[in-house]
Amino acid sequence: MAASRARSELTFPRPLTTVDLAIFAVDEESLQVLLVKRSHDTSAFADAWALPGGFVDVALDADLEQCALRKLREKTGVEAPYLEQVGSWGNGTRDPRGWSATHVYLALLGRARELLPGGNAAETRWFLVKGERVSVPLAFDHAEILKAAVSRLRAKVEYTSLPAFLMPGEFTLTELQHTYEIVLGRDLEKKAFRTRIMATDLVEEVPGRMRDGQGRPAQLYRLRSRKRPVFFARTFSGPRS
Amino acid sequence: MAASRARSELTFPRPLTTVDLAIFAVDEESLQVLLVKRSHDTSAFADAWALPGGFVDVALDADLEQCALRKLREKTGVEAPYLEQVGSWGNGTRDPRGWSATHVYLALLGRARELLPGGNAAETRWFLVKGERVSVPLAFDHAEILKAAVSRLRAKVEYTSLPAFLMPGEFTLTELQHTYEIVLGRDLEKKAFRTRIMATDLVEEVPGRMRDGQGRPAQLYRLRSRKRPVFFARTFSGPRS
DNA sequence: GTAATAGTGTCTATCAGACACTATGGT
DNA sequence: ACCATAGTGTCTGATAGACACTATTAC
Repeated sequence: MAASRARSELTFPRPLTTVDLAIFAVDEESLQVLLVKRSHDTSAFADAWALPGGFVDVALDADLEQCALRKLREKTGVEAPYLEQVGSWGNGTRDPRGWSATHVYLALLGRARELLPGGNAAETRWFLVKGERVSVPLAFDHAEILKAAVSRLRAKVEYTSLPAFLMPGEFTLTELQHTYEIVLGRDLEKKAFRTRIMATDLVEEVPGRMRDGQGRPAQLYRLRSRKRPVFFARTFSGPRS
Repeated sequence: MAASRARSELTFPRPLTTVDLAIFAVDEESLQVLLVKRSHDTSAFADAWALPGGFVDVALDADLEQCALRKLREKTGVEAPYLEQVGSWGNGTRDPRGWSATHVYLALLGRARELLPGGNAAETRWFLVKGERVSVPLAFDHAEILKAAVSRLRAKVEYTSLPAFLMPGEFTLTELQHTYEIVLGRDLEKKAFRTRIMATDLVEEVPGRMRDGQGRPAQLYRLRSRKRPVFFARTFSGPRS
């Protein structure tokens, strides 16, 4: 007992500790996730596509979230997106280098296109999310992790304003609805959607700013808060059968 | 670049890795959480109360959830309660022994009283949860972690059947409602509650089994599944103002 | 019978779905 | 004028809240 306690204090073998990110954005038509190609000269899953992430650096990272923000900055240059922890995955087999645990964060970006490459040498690319997967095999257990992150996002879209964090600075209500529809994978009814959004204080008009297009110009809105989502009392039930 | 990658592979300093549990039960009147008193001869928070948990043992634990189940078994003897990951907390200051990350699980037990001591030498006790805290100071950042676990539980109670996992094998609908009320901290309306529960397939009658009391005997029910909660389309809105 | 608790009938308020309608720009 | 898209009016249906009512036991 005392021996095992002494052993557990500091000499216990320590798992590898990493942080991984599921970074999402939308384009006109679909949900996308940012992946990086792993280096050619690594001992684990060389050349495979993976969620961006890596080891916690105990010298650099004050805490797990700071570590996630650092990795996000390195990959995208973005400073303060919506960031939420999804959970952690740890076992003895997910990494060939040893027992490892990863802390997974979900990030939502407002503009996919502008952010891309950054000076970082690693190959980085947006992949379309189909169902809960991408078209390439992923390193480690990242396919499972991506599936969980997409599920979390889809589940919360039903009763929160998460898709609002996928919008650029100014947007119309129709554009916001379209983003909801892309993430949910089904259509929503216009009037119900607008009533619901306007019943919260999620967005505010940008006075005088309109989006011109083929028809009547549309009022532009902006988010009141870039950090906290709004929760609805009901889910979107969707069109009736 | 190549140097830093080589360094990151296996020689990187590794954080301490632990799993902690917020184990909940209800008695007649209140929500309770199981705490353990830390050993007198440890270098971190000796003699303080803490959430049960400890280091991942890479030789014993196939994965994080197995580790949580092992610790739960050691503290309570319970094999298969409701178990859900709450998230992870990691930083350089939460443990005086070094940069550490803990993976936190929430467990719901059906019968508080029967389970208690077990052969384990460590002092173990149920504490009443008041608001989001207990009456004693907690080791590490466990006060913050407990707060998050209670918040998670309360939030999910609004739109899921989680409190059902706090019930014993057989129970009446009034008892289930009472458990909801204990966790939520407010009263619910009887008819609305029953309509809602019966609209799902959460519970089934135990044929012929009744609870006798001071008034009319009540039908006993049991859960259809001990693993998966049911999700409701709306939250409990509670009595109107 | 009364007290106590289980369980139901039914009205109302709220809000999402449906969908037709009006509003306002471009061409 | 006509098209396209923005945005609204309003009816219906589902369901939670309120609350009075009935049902079944012990005493």
